[in-house]
Amino acid sequence: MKRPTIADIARQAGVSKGAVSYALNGQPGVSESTRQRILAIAREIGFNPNSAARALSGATANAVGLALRRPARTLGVEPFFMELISGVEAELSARSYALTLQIVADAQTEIAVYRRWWGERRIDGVFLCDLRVDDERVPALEELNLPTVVIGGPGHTGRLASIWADEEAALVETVEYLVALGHRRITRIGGLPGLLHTEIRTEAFTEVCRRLGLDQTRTVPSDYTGEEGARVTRRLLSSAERPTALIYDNDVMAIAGLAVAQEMGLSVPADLSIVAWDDSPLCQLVHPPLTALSRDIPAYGAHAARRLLAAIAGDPITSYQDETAHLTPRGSTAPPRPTPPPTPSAI
Amino acid sequence: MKRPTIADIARQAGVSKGAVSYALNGQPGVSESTRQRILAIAREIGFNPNSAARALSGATANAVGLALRRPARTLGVEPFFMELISGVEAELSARSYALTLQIVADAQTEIAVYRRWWGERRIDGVFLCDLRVDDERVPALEELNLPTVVIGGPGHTGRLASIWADEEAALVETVEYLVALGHRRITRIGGLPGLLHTEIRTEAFTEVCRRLGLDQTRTVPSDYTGEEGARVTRRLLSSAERPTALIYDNDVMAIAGLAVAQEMGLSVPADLSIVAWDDSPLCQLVHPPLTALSRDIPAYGAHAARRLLAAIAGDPITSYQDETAHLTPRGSTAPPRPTPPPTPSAI
DNA sequence: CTGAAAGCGCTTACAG
DNA sequence: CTGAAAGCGCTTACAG
Repeated sequence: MKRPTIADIARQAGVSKGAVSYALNGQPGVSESTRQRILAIAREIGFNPNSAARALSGATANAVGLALRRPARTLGVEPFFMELISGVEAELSARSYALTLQIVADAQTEIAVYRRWWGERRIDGVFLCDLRVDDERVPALEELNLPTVVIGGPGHTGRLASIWADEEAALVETVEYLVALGHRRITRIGGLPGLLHTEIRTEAFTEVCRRLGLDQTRTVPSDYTGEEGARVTRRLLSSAERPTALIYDNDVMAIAGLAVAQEMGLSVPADLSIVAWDDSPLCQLVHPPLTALSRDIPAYGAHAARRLLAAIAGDPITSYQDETAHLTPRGSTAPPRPTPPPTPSAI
Repeated sequence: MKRPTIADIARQAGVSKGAVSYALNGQPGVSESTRQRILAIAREIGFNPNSAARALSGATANAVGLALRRPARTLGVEPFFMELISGVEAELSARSYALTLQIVADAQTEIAVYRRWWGERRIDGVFLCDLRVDDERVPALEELNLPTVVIGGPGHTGRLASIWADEEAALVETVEYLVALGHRRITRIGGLPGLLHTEIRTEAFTEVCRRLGLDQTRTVPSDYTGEEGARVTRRLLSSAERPTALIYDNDVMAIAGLAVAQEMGLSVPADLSIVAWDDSPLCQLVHPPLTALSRDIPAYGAHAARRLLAAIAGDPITSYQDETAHLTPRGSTAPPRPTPPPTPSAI
């Protein structure tokens, strides 16, 4: 049994295929009464427009692409992407757009995927994630003339549309809070170097520490994985002048850091305060619950999707600033234990 | 500048469009020398076949669909799906198949999505996740005649292909291990009731406990979320005869349970042993690291993808048993603390 | 407001 | 082994 086409509808309605097309797409060219008749028939016989035929006739593919360059195991534990994707999805499916997903190994493969998708007319636009400083994907996408929304910035996005958040403001709020609690020895465990938002945060951290006159602060690079977060934390907590507060660039590393503190017999928050960047439900599943920088990731994804659809529709390219993450204090931060007075033997 | 088509290649090569098509697709009908010439030209001018045109000519869509019915926040913290997807992806992209992803609210919407995708010829097949007992999606997909691989089973999959793992064997291994350690009061915190694998595990747990003569065991239903896992754990640990060992149906609940134990001043594993089902990297990021039921989820996804491609190719429908999860003992399990001898007043 | 027709870029019998 | 042609199911000017 063949699936119904507009020809079937046209035959049943006694009109031309063109009329059916106009009726189905809400175009002028048919009277309201025939439009209703046509729609009723379409519904009755379970008609779905063949997306290939539609795409071939110059219309859009009604799909957008998302290529992710992260190893499988990392992707799984990082709640960020699934939340982002679900926000993107909500917006896309409301407009009957499909999301095509691909996990890639490196930048060159990623660019090749974009080129192929676009060449095959499989998609109408793409999201660019994990923006890096001087990202080679940006000029490649510009050259392809492929509608794109960069999830990241500001800057380094060329002529592409972008959506970004103020990393600096969030970091300043966090550091000022820790300083207000009495912390001086604050270390930040940074995300993957080279990623734009990592670099922005690193610079902002250096800057705010200088402004506040803190001279025992620093950023230690890491890579967002729990394993590496644990390793770095173990090293930091083993040092002579160990920090009293740690800021982690994501929640997975923060959770790993908390476990290391427990493993080393340190009490959180009495001996060590911990702040997590990104506030997935994980932060509230550990004990003590983690103070975190929260923001609505699904909403971020939805905004990105809306801007990509606008870019596809030909709207002018813009850069959009999303909500700034705000500090949500929980049980992992407190004033540092007062330094014990020097023992006689130490004098 | 228009994107190149086979007509452009045909003109440059001085052959017909048909010849180009044969050459590109490795079909007989062109000599080896012209095939090479055509391929060289295609490469040179950066040709990509228009997937819409290809699909319209009766070929396949070269895409498969995956609809996920879980709330955004749950999806984000559950590492299982991202790992599954990355395994699926690896297999699909090796064969130039795209993955179309959609997050849906309920079963009816999900079925509607399948119907639309299939009607629009957007996909050649789908994965069915989170199989339930007497799942209404199964007959719907059978009726659509849409190539499907059910991720779950055995049973309840109708005439659809499926891939499943032996939940019972894994559960038996776990219970026997805990009993060998000396545990008698074992409680299992189950996943969402109604999901087939939840029900299979529940029945298997009852069965093995009966066989081993354990009469202080039970399953408490939950929903896979950390919040609910924490709530249930708090209640269990507050009861008079609290269990000495807990088996959680996923790792997120296990981690939440561990935090609750810590919050209530219980020592893991001395006062309480914990086993997590599914061994994502999260299990090793907490302290103590969790004993877990491990299996290779990306491999599971890859197998599922391979079977879906086979089903699309028209291979006979089969049910495939994947690797059984195996117990990976870590720091969260130990013999229970010996019960203190009854105090005189209790006699 | 409606109908007839061309065309999107492929694939695939069908002749030579 | 190769070429000319029909056809997939839509959309969209172009006539009436």
